[in-house]
Amino acid sequence: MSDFYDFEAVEAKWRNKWADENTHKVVRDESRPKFYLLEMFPYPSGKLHVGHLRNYTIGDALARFKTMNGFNTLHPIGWDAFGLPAENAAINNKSHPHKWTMDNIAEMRRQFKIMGISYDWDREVATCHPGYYKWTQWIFARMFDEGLAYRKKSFVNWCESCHTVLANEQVIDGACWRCDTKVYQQERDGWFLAITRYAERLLDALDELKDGWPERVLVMQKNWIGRSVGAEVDFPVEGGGTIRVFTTRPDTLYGATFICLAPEHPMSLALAKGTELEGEVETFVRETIGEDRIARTAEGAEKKGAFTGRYARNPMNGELVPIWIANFVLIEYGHGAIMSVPAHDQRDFDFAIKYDLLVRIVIRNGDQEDSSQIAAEAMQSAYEGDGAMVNSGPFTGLHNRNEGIEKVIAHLERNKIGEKSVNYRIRDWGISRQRYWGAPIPVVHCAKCGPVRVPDKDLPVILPLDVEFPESGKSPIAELESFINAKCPKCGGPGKRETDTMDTFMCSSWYFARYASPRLDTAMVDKKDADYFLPVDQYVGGIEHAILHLLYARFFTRFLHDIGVVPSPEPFRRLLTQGMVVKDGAKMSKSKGNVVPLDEMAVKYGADATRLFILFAAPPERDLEWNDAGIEGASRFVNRVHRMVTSNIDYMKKGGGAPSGLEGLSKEVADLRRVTHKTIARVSGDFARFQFNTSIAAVMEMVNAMTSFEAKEAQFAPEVFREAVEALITLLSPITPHLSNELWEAMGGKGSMRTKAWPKADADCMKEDEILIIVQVNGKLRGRVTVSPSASKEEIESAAMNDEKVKPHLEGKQVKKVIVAPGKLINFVV
RNA sequence: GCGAAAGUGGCGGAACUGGCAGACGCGCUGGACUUAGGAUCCAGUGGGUAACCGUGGGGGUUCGAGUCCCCCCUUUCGCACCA
Repeated sequence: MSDFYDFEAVEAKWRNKWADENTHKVVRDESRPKFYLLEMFPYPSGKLHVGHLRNYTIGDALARFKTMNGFNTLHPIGWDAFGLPAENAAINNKSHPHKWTMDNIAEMRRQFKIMGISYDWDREVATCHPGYYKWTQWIFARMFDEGLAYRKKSFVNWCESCHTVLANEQVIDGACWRCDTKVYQQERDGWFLAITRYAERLLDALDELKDGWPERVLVMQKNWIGRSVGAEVDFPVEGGGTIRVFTTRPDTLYGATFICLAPEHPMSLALAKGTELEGEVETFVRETIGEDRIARTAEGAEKKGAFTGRYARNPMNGELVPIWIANFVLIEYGHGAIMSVPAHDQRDFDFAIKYDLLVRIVIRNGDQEDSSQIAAEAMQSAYEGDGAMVNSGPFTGLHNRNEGIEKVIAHLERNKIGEKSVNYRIRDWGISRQRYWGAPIPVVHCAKCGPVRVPDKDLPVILPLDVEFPESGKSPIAELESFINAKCPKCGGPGKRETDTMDTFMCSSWYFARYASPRLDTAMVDKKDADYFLPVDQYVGGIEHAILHLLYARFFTRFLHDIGVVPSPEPFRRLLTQGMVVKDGAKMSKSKGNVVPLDEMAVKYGADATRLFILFAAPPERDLEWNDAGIEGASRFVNRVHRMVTSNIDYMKKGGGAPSGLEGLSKEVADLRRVTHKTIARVSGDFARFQFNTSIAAVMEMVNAMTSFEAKEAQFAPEVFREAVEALITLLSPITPHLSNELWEAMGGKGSMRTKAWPKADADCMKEDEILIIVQVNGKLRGRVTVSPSASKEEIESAAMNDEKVKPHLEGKQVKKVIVAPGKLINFVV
């Protein structure tokens, strides 16, 4: 067939043209408003499949839409190019991570171009490039100077399979986020970033993101940061020393009948030393620390403890309370020690029952009658609710929540036995990775000066590429003399370079800022570029980064804002989290073996049809079920549009300019014009709300209307038909850019679709000369009548009553009430 | 256990502030054009012979409920001894 749409040739033509003319290049232009649209950059793992593509298709449609609406749209792409898969793949294939990564980037870049994504390729960055990681190191150096980057020995999460340490955020259900191997605890030296110092601000600022971020991401971050308000209290130990605890319930202090230490607590062993319990305690501590800590501290795990034989004094009532060691107490939260209030905390209650410890009620349970009389022995479970304080010395009688907490804290502070305090669940971010393919941590260890950071002028510390992978599985640079040996930057003496590399999440915590000045060698980002382009106006990515990447990026941005590098304390004004692409009931992924390769789709149906289907099949936030038959429909639609437009090219040239309004048009022509402008209005609204699926449905309806018009009336109104065609391909162009540009050119249109103004709906062209009124009797649909838009209530009523379908339902009945929803509906109540 | 989101035809999904449930697409049925059709076009397509019944189930508010309120069920996701 001669009007067959040769998408292969057409898409190649435009792809080449855009590449040759560098069409999507963006430059700073203060005279125009900017819009920064960004999709989360990919890890270059090989080939793209349609599961990956969703993110970029959504982003591209939005970017093109914004550009057509007059914005100077920054839409860049780059590569999260450091990381373990490259290293593992390289080891398995006797290749090099650098080569593996670069090959993958080349392949994925080609695929992005095939799909017609409108990136400014001049701004491409790769985190493994020295010109990029120089600035990752530079940020580390700034944090080092501020004391935010520090070294400590601690228990860390170790993944045996990845052969490296993981941050808490990277441990999902006790397993490695990347390879799902069970993580265990190991004591190690490593570098940490003090994200906890930003905890409060990161938490508070979530409020400002309410309008632009999905609620659930905000909730997840809030829970992760985990702010608890309470008090620190000192319990003096009989025989010397004090134990400090954190509690959110200072109102229950009088009920604290024992104390529990984490096994790792420095006093755990010391307390029992020299007593007859020493052996027992030591065994318990050793065994507990040796257990899997994730399992041991999981809810539902059996509570176990050992008595130290020693006592502390409750600072409120002077009572002696036994000191225990308990397996469920976390060393890294608060002070690694808790005061136990069995009557009002279920965990403490369970523990007290098991070891027969004293339970004392200090909060009255208002739900129970006269609960002060209930003996503690009769309790079935702890009462964790609020109520009046009892058995609490001078505080007895106060309501715990309304007054008690505050007054007890005041008492603690007055007597210097404690103070108000806020604790966070979030821990400092461990960034040392014992692997090769990452940005070197720019530090030299000197015997005299300790760890010294590399001066800015010596950055970047280059990751050597000429390396061998040792059999041991260790990092090649861990034993590479030429890399390790370095002079101490401070004293000039012999030093050893840090051989751990940075967590790749550091590289991705600031890349969005680098796009503003991607090639600048004298600064992380140019001030003017940053002020103009930043922050990101719309970020698009997967929900799986709700905590990891999005929290780290917020932390980095806040820090960079503090030191005056970026203009905004928050990186992403608005966030769209797109759903997964699912096939055969599982997320599309290489490991599940259910991927639909992108190249296959591009060859069989073309980029436009693939893009169209991805956007049409589901709203962006929901999961998308891949369906091979569905893309056939998209392809059919693309062909249909092409055929309809190209077969009417000569005819459309006949008309003059479009008339104004609907005056003097035949009913059919006026109807077409109404459809055109209503569709413009619908699609504009839907795009603004990211409802691509319904915008496409609206456009399809318009095409249906145009097809029946074409069959009947087209001969008489070339200008109105042409207007419809122009609107059609313009509205479609963010979704099917190749097709739209091709048709625009074919019909003699001037300039590129990319910069063509988004059409405006004209109210004069949407005016109805009759409106449909739904007629109900007792709320049930009984008929439809059409009336003039100016019809009065009475006119509508009589038209409705006289409708043949309605009449039988009113016959012999008395109308009690008539409800009229203007322009829509009339309901008779009988 | 806590928190959030979601449950609508054979399927993906529409229905913005309560007002024609099922737009649009897929699939299916019939027809046209054809040597042929897995191309294209036309018609039909929630269930029921009908009155009617239908948005996970049960109550409620309302002239009117997929939409609002209460209770319950299912699924998905997140959190889960953080004192």
